[in-house]
Amino acid sequence: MPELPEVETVRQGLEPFVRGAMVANVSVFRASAVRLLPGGEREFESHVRGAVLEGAVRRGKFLWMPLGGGTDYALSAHLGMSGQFRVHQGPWRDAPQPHPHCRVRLSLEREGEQFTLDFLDQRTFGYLHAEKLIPTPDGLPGGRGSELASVPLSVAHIGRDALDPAWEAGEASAVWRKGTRAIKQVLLDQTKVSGIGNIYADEALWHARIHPQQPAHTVSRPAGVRLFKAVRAVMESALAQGGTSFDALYVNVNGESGYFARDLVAYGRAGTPCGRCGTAIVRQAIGGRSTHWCPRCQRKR
DNA sequence: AGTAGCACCTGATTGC
DNA sequence: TGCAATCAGGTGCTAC
Repeated sequence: MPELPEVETVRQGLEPFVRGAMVANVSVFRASAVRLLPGGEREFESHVRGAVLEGAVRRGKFLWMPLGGGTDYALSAHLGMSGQFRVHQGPWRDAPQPHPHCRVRLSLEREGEQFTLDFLDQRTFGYLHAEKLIPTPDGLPGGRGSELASVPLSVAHIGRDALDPAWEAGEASAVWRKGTRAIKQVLLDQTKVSGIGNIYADEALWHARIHPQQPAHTVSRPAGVRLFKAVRAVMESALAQGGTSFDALYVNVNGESGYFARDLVAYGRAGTPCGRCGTAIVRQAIGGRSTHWCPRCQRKR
């Protein structure tokens, strides 16, 4: 469930804790949490132990913390479906017993002050990674939270962030209005635009009054611009409320839920009246993902 | 090149 | 009551 607003909430929560903090110890409780590294947990630990975290950066749903000390590496993370970072302040010896879903625990230290950062992930689609930072091809900053024009290797193919302030509506929507796929599938394609997941795709399409199944290349230019603006508005509003929480699977670094679920108008509302016209919201799989829309307000052209 | 489909994994929910 | 099947989520890989 973590999409852009949730991941950004986590990034903002992480930032003040990790900036300038040294990783004194690393415990990997589940090796597959670092599965993208050929050297496994040993490789992960060798890069991360002793390193100083320089901040928290995000592009789309990808997070990373550049490692200081003249290296060009970062501790990168993807929350997958259920990943969480949780901070415990205070001496390491007072940290709670790791939760059963805790995959990795980092013991951090800054100016003599100790705290603990846990990576939890019930469904294990998420991961932590230690990887090289490479220059962005366009020379623009790699993500929110840093002016550095670099991204981790695994983020190199990821498209621009949906809330990238330097991305204009015409330019973005031109990228989306291509191909034969349903427009919803394009919104979910992280190489075309990053940060949109199943929830906010449905919400944005409802606000823009576009049928999720409409082939991308048939979306008009004004509709494309409308969609871009809807994506921004929905995500900014969700971010302001700390994201969307249905259950305990998404919480911030302090374990608190977000409040945007009560503002959802399409996602998860099958059978309930559309907030604009009263017609029942329908639900059907598109590209294998459950999709919700108003059959009256959102017509295929 | 662009698109489609499946594997990855766990826990909650539904169906028999 | 118990067990099995289904579903949900995002991404990366393979195959067309």
